[in-house]
Amino acid sequence: MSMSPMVERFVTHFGEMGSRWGINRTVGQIYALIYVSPEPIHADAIAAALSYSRSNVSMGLKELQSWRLVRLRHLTGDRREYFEAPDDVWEIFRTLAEERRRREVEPTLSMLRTALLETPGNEPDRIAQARLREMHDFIELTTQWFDDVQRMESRTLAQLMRMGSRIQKLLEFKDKITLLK
Amino acid sequence: MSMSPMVERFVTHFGEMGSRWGINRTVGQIYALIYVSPEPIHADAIAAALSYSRSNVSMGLKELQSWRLVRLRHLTGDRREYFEAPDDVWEIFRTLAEERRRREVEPTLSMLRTALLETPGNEPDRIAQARLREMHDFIELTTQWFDDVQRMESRTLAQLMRMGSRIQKLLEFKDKITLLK
DNA sequence: CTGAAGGTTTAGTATTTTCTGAAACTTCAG
DNA sequence: CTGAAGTTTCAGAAAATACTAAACCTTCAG
Repeated sequence: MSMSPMVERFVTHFGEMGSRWGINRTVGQIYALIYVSPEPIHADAIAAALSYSRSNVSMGLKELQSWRLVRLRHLTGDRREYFEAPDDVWEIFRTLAEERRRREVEPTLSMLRTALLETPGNEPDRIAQARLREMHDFIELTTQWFDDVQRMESRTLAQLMRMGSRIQKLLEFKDKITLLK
Repeated sequence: MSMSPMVERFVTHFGEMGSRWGINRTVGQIYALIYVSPEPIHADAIAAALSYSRSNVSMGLKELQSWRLVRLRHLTGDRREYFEAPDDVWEIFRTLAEERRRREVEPTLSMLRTALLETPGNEPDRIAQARLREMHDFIELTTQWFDDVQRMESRTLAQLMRMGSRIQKLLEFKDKITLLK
């Protein structure tokens, strides 16, 4: 399989970006390719398109599956494994956020909680702990918020976003109403 | 300078996390150390605390300055350069978001825009382009939203977050009002 | 059964990234 | 000026990561 110049540019760029986000280039490229494929695609086709070894592609696909960014499909009458990517960008974003949360945010919170349980033995440590508390509270608030928001429909979310800072007006309005009661 | 066990655990963890986010371990650790320091700290102290070479610390500090996560200060009567980190977690988050936007989001948007201007020559490319458009629109919407929200006060933002999904009720309420008009 | 097709694991190689020590540069006190 | 204190740059060493080929599984058609 050969990629059109447009797809190739996208794939290359995505690979670059991947490496800035702690995802390796190959994995980023594989994902990009699957994402723009009109049909589910199998590992050999990916290897051919990107000129990577079959084993490298296999490892990349495992990685993408572990991130739930890519789904395995079987086509009738074909023993090969085909892959496709969910196409709802909101869903993709959610998945990514959930996984990052599980892998990175939760361990961080738990480390911070442990640190907050200790009794600092001196002034510098007391100050350090206060800093950790700020970070802890911030992360806890944002993840809690994200949890909540995540349960909203994609379209509600989109509506909310399109409102942008006009939401502030709505908040002020709400405060007024609440005050009246 | 020696680190307390609490600080050491924090620093180590932050280093690990850094590498998952495309920031190298050293840089992550340097930042963590500055973040919890009660006083501005100079490069030699950092090198000593983390057992890294002076030159490595120097490069790490340059990197952190380029991300605007760390500020250079001069203490009177001392020629050395001291560093400190802004302590408002909201501000830190904003800075991080702005920099990532400048470095990663903008180049991605511009690549996508270019791709969207082309006229796809065949069906697969037409479909691929539609996918790119979805991604483009999503990124544009979220960054635009972020821009808006960024201008809100930290406390308004915190209020909004604490509301969580109850915001949905408020939106529905708003829609009802609008309908009545 | 058998072997071909597909997928995974592994062990070693290649590449990239990180890190260091030494040299070079800069600033400033004397 | 000079040299001491501080910082940066750079070239190579060390470490980490990515990548491949080959061996190894597993499944299934014949």
